[in-house]
Amino acid sequence: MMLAVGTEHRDEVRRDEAMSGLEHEIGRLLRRVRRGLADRAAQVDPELNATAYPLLATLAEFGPHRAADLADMFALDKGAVSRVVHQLLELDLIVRTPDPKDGRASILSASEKAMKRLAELVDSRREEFGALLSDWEPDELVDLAKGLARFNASISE
Amino acid sequence: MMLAVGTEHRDEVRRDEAMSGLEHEIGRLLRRVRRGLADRAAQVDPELNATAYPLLATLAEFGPHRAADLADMFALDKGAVSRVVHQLLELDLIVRTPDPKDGRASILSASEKAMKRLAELVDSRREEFGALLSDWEPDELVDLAKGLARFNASISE
DNA sequence: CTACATAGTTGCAAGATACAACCATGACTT
DNA sequence: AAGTCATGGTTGTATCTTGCAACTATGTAG
Repeated sequence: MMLAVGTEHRDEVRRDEAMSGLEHEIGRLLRRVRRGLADRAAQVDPELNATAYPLLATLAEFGPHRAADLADMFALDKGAVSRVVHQLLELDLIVRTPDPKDGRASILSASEKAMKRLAELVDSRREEFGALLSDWEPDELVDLAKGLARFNASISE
Repeated sequence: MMLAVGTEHRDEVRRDEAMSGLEHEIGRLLRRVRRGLADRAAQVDPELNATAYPLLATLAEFGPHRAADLADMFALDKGAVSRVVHQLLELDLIVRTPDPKDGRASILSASEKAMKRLAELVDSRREEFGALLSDWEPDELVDLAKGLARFNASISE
């Protein structure tokens, strides 16, 4: 019993340490990635900002969504999304069609142009990261992505 | 031989997919975390912004640095750092002493007050995340932190 | 001694976001 | 069917943060 309590306490401590470490690594990641994200956005189109890129990439990767969905996914204000959407429309990177099931909503999807641009980016991305991540096994990358996905899911309520 | 080539190609594809997935998760994380970061900054002091927190935390965790170092670490403009530093000085969260080796520079360190506040934050952090991450084993958290640490190391040159 | 680089500050402009007010549509109640 | 409330989306506004550039002061190299 004494031992059980001790074990639980150690677990608590380990949890705290792990969370603390996680926080630190996330902080580092955040800083590093911000610039890369902005660069990538600029590669799609020079006028695109760092926020617009993940948004567009989501549409390209997971198919059409409504603006409200995007706002929810990215924990972004409706207004902010609205403006980004207009920017993307202006650049012909997304297409907007009325939602047949809801007169208020529109369905947003990545345009052909966007798909092409994004596909081209895969190459530059591979080049960019390939070297840096050369000592990673694909499985290890997958595991990290999975871990992050689960983490994201956990902290999104 | 044919088989070997096929295997390699599959690996390449998996790498690309993994990197793409990783990128997406990182994007999500970025958006999600920013708010939490701002909250945490506010917990240290209501006037602090989301940028100031990681900066202060770095000083607390890794010891004194010069402003230019911080600008470099965070890929932030000199001016932006300068303003955050002044904000932190105003709030008595950091201490500035002249660099004995360079008359132009100052050494910044976290103040006692900051250390205390940050320590207190560990508790609120535990409360905040504890519930959300309750279904994570400590080991799993550790693994994710490790994975991120390795990833950060890889992409930091 | 002169030229050039670096640390840091500040003015300025641009960009992004949150908040709130607003309109149109839909859902639900009675 | 009318009325009420919720939801999708747009836009105006205020604020905040940042990058750029100019400037001062100090250090370094030829």
